[in-house]
Amino acid sequence: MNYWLVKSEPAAYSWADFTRDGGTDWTGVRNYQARNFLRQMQPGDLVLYYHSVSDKQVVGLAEVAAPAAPDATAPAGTDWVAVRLTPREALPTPVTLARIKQDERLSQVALLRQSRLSVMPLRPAEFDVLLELGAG
DNA sequence: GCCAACGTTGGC
DNA sequence: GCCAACGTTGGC
Repeated sequence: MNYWLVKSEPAAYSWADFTRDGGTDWTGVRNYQARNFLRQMQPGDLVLYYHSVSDKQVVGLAEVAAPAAPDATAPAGTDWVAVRLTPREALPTPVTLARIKQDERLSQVALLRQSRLSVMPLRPAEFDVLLELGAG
């Protein structure tokens, strides 16, 4: 079991959109490092859902429902992938970026160290802390 | 609106 | 292969 965090601009595709759809293929990733993480995802892995830009907080918990497969939105001949994600639950208390920054236990998270990466792994301990903070 | 980070593109 | 220019992301 691995743990991940994905980012989305709420204006583009929000947690509300995601839950309304009952899940989605996580398409559109066009960064090699992020793609490599998508490829490592396994069904059942847990994924925190972060709203970037306008919201800047972790808002929900999702799960990998299907492993990496060719991204149908990518041009033919390219090798981008998408995974299927389904929602589990909204966090009772969204975890803000400010809160993350102030918690020593989260000082190494990729979200802080590599702000532009849109798909990233979380250490189990980091995932636990985020869920705990999100529980309120 | 600005700017830092950083990935990509293209000229050489 | 190097590197400057440029575009995008995302925090402030």
